[in-house]
Formats: sequence, structure tokens, C-alpha cells
Amino acid sequence: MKNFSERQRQIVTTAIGIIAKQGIQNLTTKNLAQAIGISEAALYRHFDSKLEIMQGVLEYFKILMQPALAKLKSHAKPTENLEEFVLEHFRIFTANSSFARVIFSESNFQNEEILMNSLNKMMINSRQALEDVIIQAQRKGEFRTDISSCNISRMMIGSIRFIVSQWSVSGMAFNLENEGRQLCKDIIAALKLRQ
Amino acid sequence: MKNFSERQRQIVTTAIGIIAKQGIQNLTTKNLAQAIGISEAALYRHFDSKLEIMQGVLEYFKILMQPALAKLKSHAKPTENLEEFVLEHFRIFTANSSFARVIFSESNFQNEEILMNSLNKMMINSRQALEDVIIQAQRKGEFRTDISSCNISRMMIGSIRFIVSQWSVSGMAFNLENEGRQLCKDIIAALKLRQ
DNA sequence: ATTATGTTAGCGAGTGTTCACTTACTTGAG
DNA sequence: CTCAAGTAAGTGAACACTCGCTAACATAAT
Repeated sequence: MKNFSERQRQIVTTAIGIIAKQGIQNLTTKNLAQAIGISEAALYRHFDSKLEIMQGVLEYFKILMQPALAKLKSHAKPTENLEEFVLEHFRIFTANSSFARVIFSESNFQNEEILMNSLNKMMINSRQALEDVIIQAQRKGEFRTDISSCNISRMMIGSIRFIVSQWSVSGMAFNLENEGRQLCKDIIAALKLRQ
Repeated sequence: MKNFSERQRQIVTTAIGIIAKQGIQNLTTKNLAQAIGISEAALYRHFDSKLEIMQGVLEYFKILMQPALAKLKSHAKPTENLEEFVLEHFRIFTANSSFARVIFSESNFQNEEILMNSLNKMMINSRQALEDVIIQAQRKGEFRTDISSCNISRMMIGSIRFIVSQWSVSGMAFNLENEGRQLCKDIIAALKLRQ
């Protein structure tokens, strides 16, 4: 978070914790202030509105996810990049478990047009980046070409989202990194070209 | 909906429409009563509480989804059953587009334990039924066995959820049945045993 | 046929509570 | 002395829900 003060950072991360543990309905200025240990009015010394705090939440997430996106360009082999992209997601979510609940439920931000647009942009961006690498993988003969790159990206993203969602709903009952690694291997096995 | 009166049915379907179009935050007793054209107080002649109305929403959905589940046992060939199961989902969502937004965002019901439990049970039920058929498909040599049935079900459900979510977020910008049919074919192509 | 009794489904006008946010004032470090 | 960062005590609006009342209709005894 670029220009955020220590206090602003604290407000945003506390907000994330509340959303994760109690749902967005319980992210109230009262609860947020209480969780930090300051008055409601003090919140407004650091943010103009609750909406601004929620935008902070999204920005925080965006920065957190950057490393995963970077993995798409780290190696020469597309398949390796895809694999690392997926695994990095699981690593990030494991290290920031509160985020899973916050992000994979877009309806959290429903009706706040600014937040929805912001989230949609992020989604489209990373989807596009992913599909580019999938196309590379197909061109280089690593992935099968009888399935469209669009549908391959749907399978990959859908699978990731679903296992993270399962993990989140189950209260982190399994090891996301291990289960995710196997899932990732299986997806690639299903999609690679067999000679 | 079993024992529901005409008015109760109307209240529930109107509630679904509001959630779909304006989000759950705007499902207020005021808005709901207004949309129907009766007073708020009149709502309470037909339901004891707002929670009861939301339970009605879930029951409505459950009944609507029954046909998809039935498809899992309609033919002898597991692969055909799986295909019809998936296609039936797309058919149902196309015919009841408001549901997509309501259901695939579990966070809609976050913090209402009764609703969450109800939704989780439905999810687990259909996941289990699906995985059973996947195992059959593997036993009969229709599906590859180098990928666990658990991960196959993750890929299938994840892909379905994701394309429905895309369709919903895009404002039904594409034909879900057609796009979904191709996605379904591709998934099965990726998972079937090749000789 | 009339009348008494009960039920259903509606209404306007509230209730107390909680929400995001504001105002006016205080405190303490530089 | 200034001023950023805090506070207590509000604000109006929105929330789910309740109140007392009524018109319309059904049932059945007189």
C-alpha cells in the first residue's frame, strides 16, 4: 500500500479480518473502531468514508496478488509458468487466509459500483495474462489444441477458485498448498498434449 | 414449494428478483413490500420473519435444481449422465437467470447460520452424487484413472461455477447454453481415457 | 333471510435499534 | 503555539418488526 500511513494500513487490515471472520455485514464503523481500539470518529481522521476503506481493502489485495501474476513470465517454458502461477496463488492464500473469504465472493461488493468495477478489472487482467500464456503453451506444442484457450482458462481458474472456496468454507481443514499442488498437476496432465 | 400459498410464493419470487437485480443489501422489508404492492406489515401476515422468507428462497432453489441431480441416473453410460447433468444446469440457469447471482455467492447468506448450513448441505449432496458417477465412469473405462475422482469433480464443478459466474457478471452477455455445451464437451475430452 | 361470530389479509403509524457520519472539544508531541 | 490525532455525544436515515384497527368474506344458529 503506497501512500498509506501506519494507521491507515491498520484500519484496512483490521477491516479484512472482520470481513473474513464475521462477514461484510459486520464490517461496521463501530465494530472496526472497536477492533482497533479507537473511537468511530477517529476512523474519519484517516479515511473520508467507509467506501474509501473498502477501496483500500481491494488495493491491498491487488498488491498481494502481484507475485502470482509475475510468475507467468518467470520461465521460458509456458507450462512451468502456469504451474508456478497456480502454486503461488495457493501460497498467497495459505499465508493470508482471511483473503479467501473476502475476495472469492464478489457479492461482497455488489452494489458498490466503484468496488465492483475495480474487482472486475483485476479479474479480467489476470485472466487475460493467463490466457496469453495458455496460447503460448499451445503454440509450443505443450498443451493440446483441440480445446480452446478460453475454455482451458475457464477450467484452470474455475478449479483454483473452487478448491480455495472449499478450503475457506471448511475452515482451512486441509492443506491448501499440498492439495492444490496435486490438483495443479492433474489439471496440467489433463491439458497437455500426449504423443 | 410445498405448502406455500400463492402470496407466499409471490413474496419469495419477488425477493429473488430483488437479490438478483439489486443485491441482498437491498432486500429490505420495505423494498420487498413495495415491489409486491402491499404494506410491510402485510408481509408479516405470511411470514414470521425476514429469515423465514430467505429460507423460502433456498427451498425454491433446491426444488429448481432437482432435475439436474436426477439426470445423473437417467442413462446407463456414466459419461452421458455427467454430460446431461452439466447441460441441465445451464438450462436451469438460463431459464432462471436471477438465481445465478443469488446462489453462487455464498456470502449472500454469510452469518445466517441456518441459511449457510442449508446451502452447504445442498452443495455437499450434489458434489457427492457427482463424484459417485465419476467413479463409475472411471470403473467402466470411460474416464482416465490417473486423476483422482475428487480432483475431477473439482474441475467439473469449478468450471461450471466459473462460467455461470462469468455469464452472470457480464449481464448474460453470451448464450450460456451454447458456450456451456462446448465447455462441457471440452471437459469430457480432457478427462476421458484415450486409447 | 337475518344475524352473530370468526378468520383472513390488508392498512397507517408507529417502536427501538443500528447505521455511517458530524460536531465541538481535548490532548500531547514537536 | 500549532496541529495531527484523539474523544464523547450527538445527527438523520434506514432497518426489521409491531401496534390497533378495518373491510371482506365464510360459517352457521336463529
